[in-house]
Amino acid sequence: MAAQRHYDELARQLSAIGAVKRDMARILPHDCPAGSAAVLTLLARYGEMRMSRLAELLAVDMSVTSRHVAHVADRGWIERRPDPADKRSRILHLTDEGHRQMTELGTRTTQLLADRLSDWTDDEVGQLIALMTRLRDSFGDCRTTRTPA
Amino acid sequence: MAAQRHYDELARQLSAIGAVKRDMARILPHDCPAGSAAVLTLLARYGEMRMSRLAELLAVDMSVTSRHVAHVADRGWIERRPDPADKRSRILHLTDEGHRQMTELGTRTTQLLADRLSDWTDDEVGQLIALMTRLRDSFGDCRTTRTPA
DNA sequence: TATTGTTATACTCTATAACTATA
DNA sequence: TATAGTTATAGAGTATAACAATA
Repeated sequence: MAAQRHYDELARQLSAIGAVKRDMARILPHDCPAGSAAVLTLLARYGEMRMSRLAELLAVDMSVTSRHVAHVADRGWIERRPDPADKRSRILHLTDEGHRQMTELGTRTTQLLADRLSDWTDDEVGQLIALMTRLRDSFGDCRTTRTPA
Repeated sequence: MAAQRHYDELARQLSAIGAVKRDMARILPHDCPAGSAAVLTLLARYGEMRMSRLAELLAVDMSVTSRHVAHVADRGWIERRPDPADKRSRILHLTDEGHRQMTELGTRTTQLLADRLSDWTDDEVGQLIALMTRLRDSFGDCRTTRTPA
């Protein structure tokens, strides 16, 4: 249990971290906004999956997922195959074009972070990742409203 | 210098942290969106300041700052006084109503974080804050475009 | 009836550019 | 000329609700 002062400061850091995200978004190709890049990244890492699983990993509503997926499908980076086990569902997987796009995205991201985090050790980056991961876990599945305003 | 695998993972965590921010935004009063809350929080912590300084702390463009400030000023939470030293500038400061609103925001934020982070120690929260602060420092002032897409 | 996914709509946040006023 | 701040506009991201198809 932490002090209120720490809570306020954490809230502020969360608010300000958006600037970092926007800086990273600037290096993306013009036809591949952050939402599309996130879809490609998750499919590349975890392999084919259905919409609902992707929405869970993206931590957004499935309606939002549907829009992002439509965008990357329109560009030929993924395919939506019918799920033989459930005709309501669709199985998403990267195309060859999608893999090429991922390679491009990975190169750009690595270049940017290597520049910005040049004085960070591997261990320090790992600590930050671990704490951010735990933070997300502590908040659970935030897509479902819990405390209406 | 960290490995590419860590870079990819950090990029992913930054992308997913938005769910935490949205969860926190849900507890705000209906007429006080996240942008307004950020303005009030910074003025409460650092005291009166001009627009340009606030934009720097918010880590957004001054045009965005201007909009947020207009919103909170319309509700009587802050006042914009002329700067005697520079007639182009305006000095922002919280009103009594603004202080009351801040108390309300602080209460809600603390309640939410005390619930979500009940199993975090004070030191752990401090570590996360320190690493996020350093991350922002490493990215510098991201409001100015550096690498056009 | 419940679930998977899509679409329409509305709202928040953001940056760019054009503009006014002052330094 | 340069800077502080405002406003208009456009774009990305998100959630809610209504809907269609299937379980």
